[in-house]
Amino acid sequence: MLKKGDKTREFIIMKAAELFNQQGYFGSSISDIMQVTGLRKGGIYNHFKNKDELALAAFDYAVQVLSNRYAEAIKGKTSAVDQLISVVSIYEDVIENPPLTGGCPLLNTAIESDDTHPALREKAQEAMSQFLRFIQLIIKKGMRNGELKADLHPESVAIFIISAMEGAVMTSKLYHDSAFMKQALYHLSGYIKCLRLKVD
Amino acid sequence: MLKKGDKTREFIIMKAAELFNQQGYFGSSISDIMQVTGLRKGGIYNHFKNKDELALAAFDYAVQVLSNRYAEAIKGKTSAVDQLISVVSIYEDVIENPPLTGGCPLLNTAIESDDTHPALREKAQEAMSQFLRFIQLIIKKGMRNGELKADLHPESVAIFIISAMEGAVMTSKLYHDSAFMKQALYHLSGYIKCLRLKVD
DNA sequence: TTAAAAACAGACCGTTCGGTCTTTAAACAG
DNA sequence: CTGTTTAAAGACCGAACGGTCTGTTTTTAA
Repeated sequence: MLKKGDKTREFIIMKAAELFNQQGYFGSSISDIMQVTGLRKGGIYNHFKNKDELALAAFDYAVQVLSNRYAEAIKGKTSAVDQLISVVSIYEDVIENPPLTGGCPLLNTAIESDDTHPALREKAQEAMSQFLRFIQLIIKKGMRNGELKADLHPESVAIFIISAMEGAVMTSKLYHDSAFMKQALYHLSGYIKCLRLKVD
Repeated sequence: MLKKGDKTREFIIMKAAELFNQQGYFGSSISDIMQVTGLRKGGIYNHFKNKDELALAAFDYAVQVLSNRYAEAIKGKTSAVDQLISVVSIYEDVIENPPLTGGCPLLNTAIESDDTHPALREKAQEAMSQFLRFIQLIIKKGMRNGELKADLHPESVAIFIISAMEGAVMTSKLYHDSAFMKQALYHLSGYIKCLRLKVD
């Protein structure tokens, strides 16, 4: 059975992940984390040796949450086009109902860490590479079974799809309005459909 | 003639804009600003009543730098397609030669401020709206003179183009590698060419 | 040239930061 | 039930934070 301490640790990670995802690493203080967890300093530092260790664990958790959502999104869909559209549509209601409060942790962490926090940046890189491979696999599968054009460059298509999606998350969050995301998704879906060998 | 104080003020803004664009608002302390400007506390607070006022002024400056680059990018280009490609290509060498050190201030500020700094967020919104209108104008002009398809929705096309571009900046910055940007730009350029009424 | 004004330096302030440590309370294994 | 281990509280620390203020130097206009 799970010990109490382990549950507390997970609870802190969950709450911290949301906080970091909203306010960023430098924008979130230990006091803030104390507040959202309801714990005092001793309770937090009993589980993490410093703020960095908590931040890295929180990012790992956030990535895990997203991975699950991605896996779930393609479940049941057979065609590559449907799978790709399902994945990018995860953020369709990014304002009202995001996978994780605060938007996309990959986007947020990438922006904040790239010039300031090497350890966090490395983690963000790994997560992004994982995400890119995930999209590439769908594309390659679609190419093999004749659904998608044979002359596609899976890597660069994946980069484009993810870039467009993440950029749209940023725009929607800036205006606190999912309409931006939806309009971008409309065009992105159109682009994805154009990857097909033949239009139905 | 320009007074000395005004030149110093502009100098502080320039340096601070670069710093904020790299490390963010919360990631940059007054001490950091003292270091990059070579000024002491009194020298800085003589021109700005607090960190916020400096940050807002710095963002305005950053937006001005970008606006000039946008205006310059479309100069000489006549077709809408060429103009759009020129504008999105401003970040082609985002790692080696960015318009502003630290990447795109609109992207960076949007991400950092959306859940933390209302005043900055409002400024980012205005700048984004300005940028969106700029792209829309190019599209509308292209539609009017028959270059672009007549059934386009200029607003949502603009949103998509900017989203894809900004997302690509994020990805490239994350890996410190302009190759990501270039691959995304290749696809984005392809998309933009598809807005044409007839393919040459 | 000189007096007023502006620019800057640097000491100083209260607060908050991340982090430590000792003490107390709760959970767990025998 | 009990002894031991673990979890959490909370006082405490030095450093860094944003910001103020006074004194000194440099510009600037008369």
